[in-house]
Amino acid sequence: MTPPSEPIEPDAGPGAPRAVDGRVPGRRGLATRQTLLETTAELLTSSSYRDIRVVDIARQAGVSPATFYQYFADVESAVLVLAAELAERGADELRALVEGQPWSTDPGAVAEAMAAGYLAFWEENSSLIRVIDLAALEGDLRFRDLRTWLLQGATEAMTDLVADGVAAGALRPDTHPKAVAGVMTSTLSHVAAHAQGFEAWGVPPAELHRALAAIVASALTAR
Amino acid sequence: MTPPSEPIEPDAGPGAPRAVDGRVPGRRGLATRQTLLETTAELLTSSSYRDIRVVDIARQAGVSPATFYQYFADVESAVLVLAAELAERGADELRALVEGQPWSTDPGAVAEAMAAGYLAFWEENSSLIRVIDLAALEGDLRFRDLRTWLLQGATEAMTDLVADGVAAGALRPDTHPKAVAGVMTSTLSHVAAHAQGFEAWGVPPAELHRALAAIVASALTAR
Amino acid sequence: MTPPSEPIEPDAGPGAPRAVDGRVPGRRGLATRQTLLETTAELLTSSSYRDIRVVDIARQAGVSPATFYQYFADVESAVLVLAAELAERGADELRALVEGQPWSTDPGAVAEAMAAGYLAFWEENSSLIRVIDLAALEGDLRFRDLRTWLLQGATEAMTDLVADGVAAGALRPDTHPKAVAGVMTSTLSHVAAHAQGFEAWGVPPAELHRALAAIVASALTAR
Amino acid sequence: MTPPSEPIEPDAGPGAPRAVDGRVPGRRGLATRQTLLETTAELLTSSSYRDIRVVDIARQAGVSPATFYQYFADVESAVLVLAAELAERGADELRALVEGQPWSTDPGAVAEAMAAGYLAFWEENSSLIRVIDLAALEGDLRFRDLRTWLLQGATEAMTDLVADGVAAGALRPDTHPKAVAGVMTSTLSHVAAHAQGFEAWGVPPAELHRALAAIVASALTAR
DNA sequence: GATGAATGAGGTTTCATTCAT
DNA sequence: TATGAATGAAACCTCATTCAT
Repeated sequence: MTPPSEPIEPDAGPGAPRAVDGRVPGRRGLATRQTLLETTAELLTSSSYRDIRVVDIARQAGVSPATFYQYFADVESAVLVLAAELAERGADELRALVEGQPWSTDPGAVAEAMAAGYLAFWEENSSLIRVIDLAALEGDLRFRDLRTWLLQGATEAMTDLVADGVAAGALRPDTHPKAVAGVMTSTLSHVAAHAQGFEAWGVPPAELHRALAAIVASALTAR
Repeated sequence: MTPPSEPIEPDAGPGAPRAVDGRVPGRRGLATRQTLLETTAELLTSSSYRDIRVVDIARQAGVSPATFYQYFADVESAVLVLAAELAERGADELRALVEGQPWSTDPGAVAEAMAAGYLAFWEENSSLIRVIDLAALEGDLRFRDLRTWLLQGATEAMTDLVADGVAAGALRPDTHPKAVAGVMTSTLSHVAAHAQGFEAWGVPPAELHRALAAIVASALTAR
Repeated sequence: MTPPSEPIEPDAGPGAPRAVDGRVPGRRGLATRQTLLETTAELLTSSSYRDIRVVDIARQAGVSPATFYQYFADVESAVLVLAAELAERGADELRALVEGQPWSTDPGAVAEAMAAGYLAFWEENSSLIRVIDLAALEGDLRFRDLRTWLLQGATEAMTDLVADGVAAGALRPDTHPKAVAGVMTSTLSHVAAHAQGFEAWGVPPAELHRALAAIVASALTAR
Repeated sequence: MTPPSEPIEPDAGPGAPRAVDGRVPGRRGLATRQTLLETTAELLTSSSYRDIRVVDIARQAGVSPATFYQYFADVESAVLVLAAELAERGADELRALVEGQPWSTDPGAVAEAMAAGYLAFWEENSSLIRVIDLAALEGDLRFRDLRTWLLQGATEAMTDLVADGVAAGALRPDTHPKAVAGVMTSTLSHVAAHAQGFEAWGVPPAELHRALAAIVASALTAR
């Protein structure tokens, strides 16, 4: 008999996926779990988050609803896993758009690359980001944390950049680096989320990139 | 933009509120309808939009669920009415923060008043604005239209302002007025929606106002 | 509009049946409720309590499961109503078998009538009593209370009777009236519940009555 | 009465425990089976019989639900094994409280020891006895048989005792020995099952013992 | 011997919605 | 006008149960 208490396999890290009953899934189970995650991601691109039912995911994945419950407690749990994966990937990617860039050499080009990077990241992950935004706005703390995680790296890098600018005298001495960086993060994420709206309203992507880059460069580094 | 189809008018004109069966409600009916709207607005401040059921509104309003259906086809319809009222009020209020202001005389003060006005308007109407944002993000066209209506006036005024700045040589000639105005609208609305987040992150309201005003003034009027 | 708070009709007593949403049902609703109660009682005679599903009751009563939930939160609630009705009726009926009887004149006849009365009451209400016993044994406090209510009147009357016997010297002075009365209640209710078992085991009803009466008479009044 | 079909014997005779597929388990299998039985017994002390699921037993025992099915067809089967073990032990123990006792020498002391023995046996095995009672009351024939088996020895001994008393003239000639013995078994088992209720109602254990002993002595041996 | 994995089956429960009164 | 009453429709979620490994 296996020891009854603490059914944690010694060779599976504490962060390893768990079935809902606490067991560590084997290869086949992991594959099923992965399929369910991918199916959930697919459905997010076509339906509103709140409209996705366990039944939908299961049907689309070709498994029984009961199987879904072997791996996730509910739809939200599955989405949280996807969101956490995105936050992990995205946090680094977005920070790299700010940190270690030649801001002093060519701020315009860096800002433009940065704007383009933001827009691209949003476009590639729009459905999941939309869900994170929605849930965070509705007050869900776990999604709010993920959203923070996603944006924090870049925002901090911008804060440092602004602080440097202030120290160098390029920005007004009463500038509040965190405030400016936070506003720029707001700007970038909101514009990125509504890029299509801009186009519909008559602003071509290129112009949007340029305007955004100009505003960012001015706010972060100024003259 | 055309105002949506259900503005509130005191007389029983063609745009007056209708019961679902097409009849024009009398005084008592209008009172009930108004109670339902107010109850809906109340519930929006305490629950997530998607979690509000017809049953909830009816119970809270002290009427039967069947009564609700005399005036609205579903929860969304009632919320749309509230949102339309807000958009009507808000569009003017927000435009007035931009249009007719002494930008040329004291851009800094005007920008600061404008930022403060945005933040105040969001704070006063946060629950309804949040719903409009959510539904718009989820792709609901009617809410997207209302959101546009709400923001359009101010955005157009900003567009004009930027165009003037370009014409006057205060802004670079390759500036795209619509793009800049749109980005600023994004900035203002997103920052306003997340003002509490800024405070939690360590940016006091006064600093936020100042940073926002500086960025806005710079983008719209520049040097 | 009706006043929203406290939707209690002034003319309905606080003990009146309520729909689950708090409203006081009208004539039609009361009839449905009654049908559901009767159907529940019927099912109790043919199935084990724990096996009765809401669906069963609804189907048998010819209504939708949703209708059941208009009147009862769950099966247990309906059974509790039936059990309370029985306890109310039964408590008086059982007490009357003890109280005000000519114990001093003809204890044998009274005891026999009492035994017969108990057995008859149990036989007439066996299914419901069985449920009360089961639930009480399983620790459900509400059913335990109802069981107490059902038996308390008769037990107290027996306690008084024994106390009188002690005072009159007919019973040993160290007799504990409550203990004796309690044991007799146990005896009567258990024998009554298993009367059929006795018959199957070869004890004819008449003999059972006689033996029970003799034991009861002896314990309560003795020589 | 015939002992039920699954007594525990140390050798692998025809009555030895079988796995569901018919194989005779080896040492390891027997250990698992025993663990499952013990876990089931434990759960019976904390949950209602009907609420115990295969999943619960398996999880608590630290095995997979599938393993449970290697040894038992369902929860009821496992409980039946436990109940049979108890009936086997208890039948002898209870009979020994009646049979071979010095009833003629000191009926009072014997009756008191007997009452105490009953109460003790019930207290030690309350959870399992409760299950047997419940299932028997609900009409399950196998549990009813086990209950009979448990009580039969003592009841028959009491029947003989009463018959002796009648023959010796100590009891009225129209006494029906089986009826009296059956009623006494009812009394003892019901009082034992509700001993705590007596205490809660204000009857101390000592008084309960005494009253019970007096009634038993009187009914079985009389003057 | 043990179990990871999957699922069929079914009751529960909640709502939106309707309609006769 | 308002609503009591009823219900169709679904999603939820849990289990017992099986089977290949």
